[in-house]
Amino acid sequence: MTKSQAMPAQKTRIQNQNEQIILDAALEVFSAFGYRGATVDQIAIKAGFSKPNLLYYFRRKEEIYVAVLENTLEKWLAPLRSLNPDNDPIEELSAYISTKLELSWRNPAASKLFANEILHGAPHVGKYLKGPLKDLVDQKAAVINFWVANGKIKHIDPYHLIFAIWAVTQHYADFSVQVEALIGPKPELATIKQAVIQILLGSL
Amino acid sequence: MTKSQAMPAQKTRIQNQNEQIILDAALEVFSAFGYRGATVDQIAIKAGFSKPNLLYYFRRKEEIYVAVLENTLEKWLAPLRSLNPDNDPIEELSAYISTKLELSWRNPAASKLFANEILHGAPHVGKYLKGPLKDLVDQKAAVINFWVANGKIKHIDPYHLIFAIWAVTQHYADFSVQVEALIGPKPELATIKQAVIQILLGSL
DNA sequence: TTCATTCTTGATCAAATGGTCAAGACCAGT
DNA sequence: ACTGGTCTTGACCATTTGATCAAGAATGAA
Repeated sequence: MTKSQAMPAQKTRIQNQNEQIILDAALEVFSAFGYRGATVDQIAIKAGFSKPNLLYYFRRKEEIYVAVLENTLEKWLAPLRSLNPDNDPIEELSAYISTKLELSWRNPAASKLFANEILHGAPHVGKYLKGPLKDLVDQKAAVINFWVANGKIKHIDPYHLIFAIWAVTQHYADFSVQVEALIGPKPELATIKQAVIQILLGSL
Repeated sequence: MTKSQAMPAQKTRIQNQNEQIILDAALEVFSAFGYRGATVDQIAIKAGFSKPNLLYYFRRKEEIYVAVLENTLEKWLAPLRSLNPDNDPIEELSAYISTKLELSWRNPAASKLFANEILHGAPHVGKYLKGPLKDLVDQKAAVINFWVANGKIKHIDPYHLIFAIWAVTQHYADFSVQVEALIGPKPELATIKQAVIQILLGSL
């Protein structure tokens, strides 16, 4: 009896190593061209594999894509998770914005990949949005409402505040081409942080 | 001597009519699937034409795409153009946000098409960003700086304020799937307007 | 009606692309 | 060195898809 069909439960050293190389390459390619626009050949070349070899590790193009996406999601959500109701609201929200901005700034490919996925109707992560993401956001919205109820910040709709933070922070990664066309290349992250925090939290 | 090769300068009634039908269909398809993801067949079917007939009006897929994009750009920019330095800053900016939000809200396909184009490096409108768009934005940034200099609003970086307005307003169209997953379907536009204006302009 | 022009389409093509397969190379435990 | 499993690849296949073309149908000005 052979176990060849489904990949073995135990992963080889080479497997772990090569899968990571492939995922890194795939992130770049999917992010730059979208799911349909990316080709298995492109990913294979960027990763330094032959196409059949790449398809030995991931049997279908979609499997690579989903793996890359899942690989990104948790990292993407972590900052929101750390919003702490016991600290000063402005401090906490500023730190959140700052962290999120840096995350997008340093992982523009991941940001663009996610944006592209949502933009096209979230065909692969729809369940995730309505499940874990919604749970987390509901929880953190409650934290913001708690701050409002205790008079620590002015009244605000927590969901729209979170949306605004997401929108603005990701804008600098997703629309970097436009940003750079308008204010020149390589703007300072510190400058952006300051302006964004002022705009988004100035009303609190 | 025949003029068949390049399309005649004078457009037929049928040509104008059919080109518009095609552009409408193409907007939907390109917006939903991206440039590569969209197929000429899909556009043809949605427009009610045979594929060769569609390619009679637009010789290449890319030609359709560029036409759709150009068709959208001017409409997209108009609201910013009407920012008037002589009126009350908060009034003007509120009106701008409101108009932009409604525009995105009512033309989600156009918003997504544009987002997708920028996301992938603006291969077809790069020139436009650095040219006409930059000129307009520079001009309007000067207006905001004028308001600041006259003490009408608190000090703010005009470019980042404009980016924030764009990011947030388009977020509700581009990321509608995520928004609806988190706060339920069909949120009220009026509610969104109020929250967004408070968040973005509260610091001024 | 006439007829040149415009419009429409079935058939077809070439290239791109996701995916398969058999055969061989490599690796690790014995 | 032997051997079973893992890893790698050249060759190949089926489908999709952008694009062409010749031939026929509709249109409109005279």
